[in-house]
Formats: sequence, structure tokens, C-alpha cells
Amino acid sequence: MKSKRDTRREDLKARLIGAAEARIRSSGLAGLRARDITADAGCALGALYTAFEDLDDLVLHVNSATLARLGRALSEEVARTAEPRARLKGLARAYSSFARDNPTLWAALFEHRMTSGAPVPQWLIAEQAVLIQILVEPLARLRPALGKTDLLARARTLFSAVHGIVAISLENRFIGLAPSDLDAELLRFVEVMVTGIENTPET
Amino acid sequence: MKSKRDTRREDLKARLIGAAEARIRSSGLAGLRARDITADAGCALGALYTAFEDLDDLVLHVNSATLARLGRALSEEVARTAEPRARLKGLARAYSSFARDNPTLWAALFEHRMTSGAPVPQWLIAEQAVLIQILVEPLARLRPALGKTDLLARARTLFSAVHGIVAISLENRFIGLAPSDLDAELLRFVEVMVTGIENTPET
DNA sequence: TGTACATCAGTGAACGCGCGTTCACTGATGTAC
DNA sequence: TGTACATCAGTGAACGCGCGTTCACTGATGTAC
Repeated sequence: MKSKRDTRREDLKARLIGAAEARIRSSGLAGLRARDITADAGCALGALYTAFEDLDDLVLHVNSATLARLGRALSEEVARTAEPRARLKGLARAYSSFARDNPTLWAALFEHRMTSGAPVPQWLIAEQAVLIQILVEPLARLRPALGKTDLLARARTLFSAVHGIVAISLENRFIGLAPSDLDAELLRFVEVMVTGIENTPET
Repeated sequence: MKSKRDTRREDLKARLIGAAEARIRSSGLAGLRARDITADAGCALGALYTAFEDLDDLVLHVNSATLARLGRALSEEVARTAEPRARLKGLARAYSSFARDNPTLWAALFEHRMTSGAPVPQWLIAEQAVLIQILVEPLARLRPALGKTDLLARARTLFSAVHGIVAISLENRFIGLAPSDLDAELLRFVEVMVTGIENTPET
């Protein structure tokens, strides 16, 4: 059974992740400060460095939690819609909704860079891979003859394209679609993509 | 005619922009330092603040120069290929090449946020709009019946999607296509999109 | 169960430094006559 | 053209502060008997 120390430690970690998440939600990743987080979490500044490697490490854990929530949102859509075309459209809409509802947390997934310049750790990459698999499955049903490698490439392209459309629309820094037109344009886009993927001849 | 003062001033601005550009090219936007720039430009630290509002303002001017170079790269492709489908594919490839050849400058276009949290100034937005117009023209020839608003929406979607595919592939933080597969996948993608745009019924 | 000691999670003041921006100064450029 | 004065672009040392991280300390938790 868990020692009191272990329980406290886990509780501290959870409070720090929760506080960091709330701060990113309200002020964005760029406004994240160690002092704010620890104050919100009700612990000393130094405690952050006993629970996590450093601030980057904490952000990675927030991103992990965000990926998990995104994964749950997409899985709900999977449970809701079986037919491949409809499911892919639903997934695009779910992705767009998630990004719109959690703009700063979602942005942190892509904005965050390690201070040291180190690459994103493998365990986070692996968590991302799970999401791509959600796309592979309906694509495989649309193109049963396609090999694993091709399916993965198609899934990544589809994900990246949908992400680009959502990202450029939501940050209003570059010229993108007005948010009101986003979902309609996104559905049209996925429709076109899916039809294309179904009918494109093998290469 | 220009006074000696005006000439010097323009020269100073150009040197600062050049130095900042070179620094972003080699170390990325995050590594940009006022001291490095002015040292490279051969002027005093304070000179930066006589030539530009602040560091953000200088970065905006670098981004403007980058947009201009991107615009020239795309225009060359326009001159090379008239047929709409082939031109759109060529533009996607040119965009991907530009991003690959100028990764940090290209990334700065999307990464840079005003320190003050102010929005991107209108004059920069206007420079971006010109690039979207390059897509509108061939799309209009593919779908002559489509209205201006719809064409613009289609152009923005296409741009955003291509951008997303390139962006996620080039930053290797998120799961994207391997760079070696990028161009092939991009061409296939544009092919599918264009065919879809040609054939999708009016809404 | 109770006591004595050991450990170590958590504390928070202090460190250290990076870095954008300012400002009193000066020497080159421009103006007036 | 030449001289005297005015302007102001450019200088660079100094400012100021934000902020991640450390570390000597302490009190709560765990262990041994």
C-alpha cells in the first residue's frame, strides 16, 4: 500500500499540474510563471523542483494531460459514429471544437519548446501516435487494399491538413477563415479529401 | 534629393533588418537578442531604438521581408506554369521548398507574438493577403461559377491545409510525415483537393 | 504500543544573470548669414 | 565659400526587473528496537 509520503507526493504533483493547466488556460503558455503555479498549488516555490525536473518537465505533463483529454473527445466521436466517412467528418469537427474550447492548452501542445533545445521526449510522441491511429482505422475501411505505411501517411496528411485549417483560423494572426465559417469549410474539406482518398488510384 | 541624414538612417535600418534576419536564420526567433543584432549591424545598442519602435517592430520588418521573398518564390512558379492544376501543385511544392530552405525565418512568420499582446499590425496582414490571391486566380479558372467569397474561402482552406502539412512535417515535435515523403504526399494531396474542388456540387 | 533516531519532502530567501529599454552626452550634419 | 550656431542621429553605460533555479534548513514521516 501507498505510504503517506507517496500519497502526498502524488497529490503535490497533481496540484502542480492542475495549477499550471489553469494558468495556461487563462494566460497562455507564454505567461506561465513558476511562482504563480506554486502559489496557486499552495506550496513553496522550491517544491516544484522536488516534484518535477524543471518547469519544462511540468509543461510536458500538462501537455500529456491535454492530449489525453483530446483523445477522450475523439474517442467519444468514434463511439458515436461507425460509418467511416461520417466518422472522419465527426473527428474533424471534434478536433475543431476541442481547439476552440481549449485554445491556449491546445496551442501549448504545438508552441512549447524545451528551454534546453532538447527534442520532445519519446513518451509524449508515443501519446500523440495513439491519436493518429484513430484516423488510420476508418481510412483502412475506405481503402482496404492500402498497406500500413500508406495508410499511416494518409492519416498523417489528413491530420496535418485539418490541424492547419483549424490552427490558422483560430490564431487570427495570419489570414485564415473566419471562425464562423470554419466548421462548414472543414466538413466540405474532409468530404473532398475522403472522396479523393477513396478514388485515387494506387501509386 | 535625400539628405545625408536620410541616407544614413535608411542604411542603418537596412543593416539592422539584415542582421536580425541573419540571426533568426542561424539561431531562430527565440534566440534573437538586441545586443547581437546591433553588434552584427555595427552600431550601438541604443541605435536600434532610434531606427525602430522596439525589438518587436524590427521583427515585424524581418517578417515583412520574408513574406516578400516567399511572394517572389511563388510568383516565379506562377510564371512557370499556366495550367491551373499544375500551377497549384507547383505552388504547393514551392511553398514546401521555401519552408525547408528557410525554416527559422518561415517559422518566425507564425511564431512571433507582440510582447505587448497587441495584434499583428494591419500592414503585415495586407501583405499576407497578396499571397492568398495567388491561389484565388487558378481556383477561379477551375470553378468559373464560384463567387468571390467562396473562392477566397477555398483558397484559404487550401493554403491552411498545405501549410499544416508542411509545418507538422518540418517541426519534428509532433507526429508528421518524414521530410522525404513530404513532397510526394503534398502533390497527391493537392491533386485530390483540386479534383474535389472541381467536382463538388455548389452548396 | 511507545520511544529515539534517521530520513527526506517541502520551505522560501537568496542567487545570478540575461536582456530590453532608457537617457545624458557628443560629434557629425544641416542651416543661417 | 566660409564661419558660427543649432539640431539630432547615434552612443553605450547604467537601469531595473523578471524569473528560473538552488540550497541550507526544518519539521513531518518512516524505521528500529
